[in-house]
Amino acid sequence: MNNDPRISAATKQRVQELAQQMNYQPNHLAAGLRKGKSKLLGVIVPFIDGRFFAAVIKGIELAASQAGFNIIICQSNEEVGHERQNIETLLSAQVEGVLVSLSRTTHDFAHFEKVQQRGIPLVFFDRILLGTEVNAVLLDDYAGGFLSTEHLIEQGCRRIGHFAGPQHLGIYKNRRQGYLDALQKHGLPALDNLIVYCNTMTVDTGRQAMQQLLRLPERPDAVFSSSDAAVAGALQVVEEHGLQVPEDVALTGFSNEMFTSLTKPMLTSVDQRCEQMGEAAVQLFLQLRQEKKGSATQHHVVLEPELRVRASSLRRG
Amino acid sequence: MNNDPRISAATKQRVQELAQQMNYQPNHLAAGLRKGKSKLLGVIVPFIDGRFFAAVIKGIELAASQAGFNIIICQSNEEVGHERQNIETLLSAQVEGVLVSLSRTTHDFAHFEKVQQRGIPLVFFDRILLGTEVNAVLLDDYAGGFLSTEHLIEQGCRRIGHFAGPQHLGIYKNRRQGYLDALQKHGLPALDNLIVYCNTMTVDTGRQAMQQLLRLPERPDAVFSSSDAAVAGALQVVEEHGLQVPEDVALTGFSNEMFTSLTKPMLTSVDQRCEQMGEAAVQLFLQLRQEKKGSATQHHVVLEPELRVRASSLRRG
DNA sequence: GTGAAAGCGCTAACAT
DNA sequence: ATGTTAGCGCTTTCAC
Repeated sequence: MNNDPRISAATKQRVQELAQQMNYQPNHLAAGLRKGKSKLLGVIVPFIDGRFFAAVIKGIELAASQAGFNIIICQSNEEVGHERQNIETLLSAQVEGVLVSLSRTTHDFAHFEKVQQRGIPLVFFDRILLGTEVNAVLLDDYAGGFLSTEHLIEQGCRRIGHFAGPQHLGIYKNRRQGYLDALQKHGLPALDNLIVYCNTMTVDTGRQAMQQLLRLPERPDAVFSSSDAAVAGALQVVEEHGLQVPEDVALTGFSNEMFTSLTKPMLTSVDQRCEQMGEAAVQLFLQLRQEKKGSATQHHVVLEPELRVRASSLRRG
Repeated sequence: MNNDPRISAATKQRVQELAQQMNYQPNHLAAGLRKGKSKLLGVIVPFIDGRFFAAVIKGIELAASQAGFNIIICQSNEEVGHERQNIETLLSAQVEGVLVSLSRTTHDFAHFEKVQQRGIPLVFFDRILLGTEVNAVLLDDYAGGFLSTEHLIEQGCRRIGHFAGPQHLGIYKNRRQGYLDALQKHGLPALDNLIVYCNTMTVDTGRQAMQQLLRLPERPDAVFSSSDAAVAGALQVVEEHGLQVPEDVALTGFSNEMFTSLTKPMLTSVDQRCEQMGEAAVQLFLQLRQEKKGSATQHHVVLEPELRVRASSLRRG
């Protein structure tokens, strides 16, 4: 009889002692079975290493444990198949909610409908399928792209290149759109050959992309990259060509990775507020759990990014 | 009746179909309750962001899911108090095993005895309390320190400094001992003022430590740092003093962080085989679960580190 | 105030 | 070859 206000303090005392003696340990699973609750929260990420998702998970774990939830983490390894299996795993673990960041290869929504059918709150974060109506916590990637590009324009850059990621993912599409709109706002032309589409955003693809841009008859005087790793590669290539950063080519990246302060010059980047994203996702889950009836409403939480200006883009001052 | 070999295929078929129709979902928790199993594996790490633990967890998740286990992750945030609470959480989640990397502030073993008393396999990884007999997966940090230092000696360095971490943690103590023994093997004196003890291993403490070493009447011609972040700070300071890396001061770090390939010059470092460590920890857990009776035996799995030589320590060739 | 009983969804052992 | 039953450890309800 758990903490019943009717019970006398004396009896409680006696029970407590006995329990201690017998080394008793409550079984939450059994409790959960009875109440139909598990206090388990499922999380699916494409991968867990890498700063972004690790930091988001840190935020999730923090907020979840405050609300008395434990988290179960699964990785999709960027494969839809895995993702589908993760869903099964989580459902049979009786999670009370699912937080997902989509794999790169996910193009349809079918496996998530099962979750919704069972009335389990489903919250997406960061990566979301375009054209679906879901509850989600997102970074305003558009603003990130816009801010970054406008900053470069303010620094006097006029031929600004862009490393774009896979366009079926909203995040990359929005970063690119922010870039385009900033150019337009300032009356600069958007030139197709200044945009390089990369499948993966690694140091190596950044190197290749930069080489491609430097081969142009008129080379760019700046690059806004959708990823920090790629811009780090670009930095290497620029210097290998005997050019200076930021004087000849100014650079900005995305994610505010730890290493952006370790390169020379340090890299300007967009901070994604990873931990807040994790916390916000949990908050949204808790909120959905309360409502539960009016599932018609669709919630979007949008976090504002912050431009961290460092030497790689600073031409004046 | 689950996959009973006695049942006819036809009936199975019929049941399957009906189940599908009713949208049936097995409840693992209930099954677990009955069988006294939860297929849950608890993991406690000091923190989850940062490459090392993220990568180990990746390894754990991989191996665990192959064995049909889900993992529950908790963070101690480097505080014993949290760690104690994490243990409670995991026990009441009915985990079948616990994998732990100790918090920096853990000095006693009491809260783990509870786990052992309940007969739940307990595996430590990377961070272990000195002087305790436990099952553990460890990196041979001693070998890492030795290899690193000997490499610097082979490069012609004679006054080799060391950034040492908190010595109550075996990992840092062993790295330092490897350093000392390598010096001795090659007939070099171990000078107290060349060892800087750092509480935390950050870029900033690395900067301070390097400043301290450069203030010495005879400055070192190399530094072996117990951390990559600290050696990145050291690199900055060396160059700020107008000295060259590796010509004037050669540098090596520890962890083989991603950014070691992004600095200029690139940083030599010791690879910790993070993912293997995670996998090995799960293997050890599975093994312990089989034995269960002869819990007297104590297992240690030791992984060998690998020196990744890069420009920051290469004086010849 | 306190104890007894029913049942959450499943599996194991037993009876048909 | 199939149906039935008794719990796993807890909470909730209801009777004492």
